Amino acid sequence: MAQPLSSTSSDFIRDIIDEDLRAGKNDGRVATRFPPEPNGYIHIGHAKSVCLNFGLALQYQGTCNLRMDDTDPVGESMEYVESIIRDIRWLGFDWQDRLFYASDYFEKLYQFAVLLIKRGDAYVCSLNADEIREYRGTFTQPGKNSPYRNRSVQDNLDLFARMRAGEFPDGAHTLRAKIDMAAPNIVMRDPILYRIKREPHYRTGNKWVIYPMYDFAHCLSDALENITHSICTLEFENNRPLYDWIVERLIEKNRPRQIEFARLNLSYTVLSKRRLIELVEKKYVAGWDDPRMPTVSGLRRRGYTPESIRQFCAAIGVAKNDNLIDVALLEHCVREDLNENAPRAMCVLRPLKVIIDNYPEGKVQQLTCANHPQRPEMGTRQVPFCREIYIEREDFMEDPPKKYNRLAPGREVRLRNAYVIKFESMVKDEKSGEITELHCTYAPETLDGPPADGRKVQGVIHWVSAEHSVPVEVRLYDRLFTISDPGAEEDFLKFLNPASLEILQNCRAEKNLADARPLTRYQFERQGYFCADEKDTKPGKPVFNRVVPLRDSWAKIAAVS
RNA sequence: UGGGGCGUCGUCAAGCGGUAAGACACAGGAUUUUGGUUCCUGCAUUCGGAGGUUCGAAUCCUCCCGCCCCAGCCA
Repeated sequence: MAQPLSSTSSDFIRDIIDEDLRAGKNDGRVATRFPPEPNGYIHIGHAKSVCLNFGLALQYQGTCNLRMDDTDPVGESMEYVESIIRDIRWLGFDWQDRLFYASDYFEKLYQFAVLLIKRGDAYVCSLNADEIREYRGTFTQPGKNSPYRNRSVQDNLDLFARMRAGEFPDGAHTLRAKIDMAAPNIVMRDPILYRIKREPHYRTGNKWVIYPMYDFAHCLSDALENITHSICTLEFENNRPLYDWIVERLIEKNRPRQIEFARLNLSYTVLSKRRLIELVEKKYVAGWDDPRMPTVSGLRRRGYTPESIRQFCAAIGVAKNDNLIDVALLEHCVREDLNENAPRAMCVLRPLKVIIDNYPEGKVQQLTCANHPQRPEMGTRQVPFCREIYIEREDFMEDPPKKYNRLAPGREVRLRNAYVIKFESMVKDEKSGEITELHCTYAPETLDGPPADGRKVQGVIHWVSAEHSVPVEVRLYDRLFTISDPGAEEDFLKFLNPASLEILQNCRAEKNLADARPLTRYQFERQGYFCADEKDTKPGKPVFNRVVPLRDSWAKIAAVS
């Protein structure tokens, strides 16, 4: 089932919006925005915000803008802008013609700053970075007024214009709001509004050498776009008084309102941009879209569906509690989607040859297999059966434990969609002792039913024809970290999971999979859900990524005994 | 330490003075040509703690405890 683009369940933000609507605020409009800084790829945490903001717009028949919050040229680039656009589209959301850039507001923001100066609410400060820090005071001690705090409006106007004109070196001056150096909230101690930074901007080039700070640019960008509810994460709660201070002075009506919610934390991974960049730059992963990454592009390449991510975001809810969501919930959401929608196929990951002695040599039978056991409308496919097949190595045990219901000496099993076979003998490599092939016999009457004498055959295993199957590469992914909360560790790289990727080169897939298109997903029966790799799948030569294994109650039983 | 925020099941999360939703996880059982799916069943006498108000408190009051955020010319 496709998941709705917005969740219908309520939360404290929807309660606030309902109240605002009831009170007749903003002419009944709801306008949100998703404001990423294009200095990295977006991840599942951003997806939570995307679903929230766009979901709200859909639910209240409002709008949600996409705005690049590009006020600090360091690290920002068009590559990131493009990835963000691609990822949000893929998630299923649409901002129509409302793609905006804070950098497009630079001139307007500059004029707002001039207005503030004229009113005596901002001044040019010539303290250097160290001095500013010293003057700021500490949590327990109030700050001191800058000696430049009382410059005349005229001087401030002149200096600010010259800052813009590039007359001063980086760091020589800043524009500061004149608020209160003794404010208990440090954010309000004459916050910096503009800094001089000679850094080419990926959009404005060398036009500007002064750039507005987040606190100044963000609230005004919201106002310029007529945003009604500016939703951000909890760490900005301290900044809300400043948001309001600026907006109250510069915006007359329909002032946007900031609301904060708790950012997502996911178990067994990291979500901070700094740490993700480190994983990429130090090559612990193959890139931003490595299937082990919690980035949207990584999840896409891994095989996650947009529906499953939306469903996940709806399931975790929105609140203000710090949280660490169990990655099992994310996995549950893809399984739910893929169980419903992914066609089934057979693929043997670690092949063991089986020769069916009583099956005629050279005979090939086309067996009809359902593409989905519960959805006949998904059709059937033909799978060839012959004398030599491959089964999974772990589906045979010479000396099986209790409750093992697969193949073993003296036992029989059902080949999925095919016959019941019985073990006859095995061949071992003399040197290594490794089992190289099995000999079995099949019961011809069991294609569509139980053995003639009605005896029960418990186990069912998957298989492929030795002759007709195709070789494929399969990549088995596991969690990137060995501990549930690596983000809490200073030295988080110590906890990287050395087994997060296992590459299997000799898998055998039914031939129908040979031409799998990139990003198509299947359930390999009895194994899990797999997705043809977006980049490495070539025509006739697919590479499959394991999205997530099937739930495995046998593994639990086997682990106990 | 000053300020801000948050504490309800292992993990999320409803609850807004009328007697603890739901989801994931976990544990049983049924059905099954995927040890999958599906279906039943169980899973907080209790809401960080202690007092108080009330016929009645997770919800109101008081005090205490714990965790998170803020001292970038990052966002």
